[in-house]
Amino acid sequence: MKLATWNVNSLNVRLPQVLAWLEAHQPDVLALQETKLEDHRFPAADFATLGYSAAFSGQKTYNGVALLSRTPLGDVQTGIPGFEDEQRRVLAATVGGVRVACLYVPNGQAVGSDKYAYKLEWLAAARDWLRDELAAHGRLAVVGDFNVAPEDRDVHSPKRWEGQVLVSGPERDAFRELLDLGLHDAFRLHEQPERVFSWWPYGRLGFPRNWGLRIDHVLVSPPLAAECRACTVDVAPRRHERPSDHAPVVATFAAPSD
DNA sequence: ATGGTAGTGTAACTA
Repeated sequence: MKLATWNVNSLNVRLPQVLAWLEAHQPDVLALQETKLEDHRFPAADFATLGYSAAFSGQKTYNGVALLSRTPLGDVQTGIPGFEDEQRRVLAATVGGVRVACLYVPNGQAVGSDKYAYKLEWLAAARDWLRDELAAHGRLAVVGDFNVAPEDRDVHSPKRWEGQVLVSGPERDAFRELLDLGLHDAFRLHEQPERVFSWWPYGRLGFPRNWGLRIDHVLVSPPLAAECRACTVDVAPRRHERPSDHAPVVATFAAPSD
């Protein structure tokens, strides 16, 4: 199984890139964030042409998540149960015996802001929900844009970023609490080069200098961790004209019998 | 030089 996640920062703009990437890489599942499309505008027919089914939960201008799959998506769920939120940030579905949760964690804007408080509340609610998901589904993958760089090695310049939103202590603690549920960061299951990131600011000071953060993640339950063979960031789409500011993260898993 | 770039949508917000 090949599972990927990509914050596309407007599916309307990025659709040709996403279609090309799907054709080239043929993942079993691709999770998208920041589609910024209302559901009636979701380009399901374009994905169907490539053999992908889609589930989606979107809104105008902001947020929006989707799951694309080569096999049917079952038990589709939107939002965190019991957590009232108008922002479309969560979508979960079952694919081939694997429960996949697609998250677009709030950015948080700035430490101490209202949006930062919302981010921490949101992460606490997600943690409580995912504890239940983990109990209900042995094979669980939680993927998406977490808007948290878990450790200093996930930050191009830890000193410059120290205490800032995306790397602050409380955000890292919240991310750690997800791992403490029994989830594994698929990227860290494997030996990795230094300075691998998944997001870079737009502009000359961003990608060209690799001034990035690793904030997009694939978290997996123990059975999937045992089957995980690789987890990489595909930086190629970040070089395109009109790129998303994020690159796809791709995890591959051996079949359970292998 | 005294701030940058992108998307939405056409002012101002979010990232």
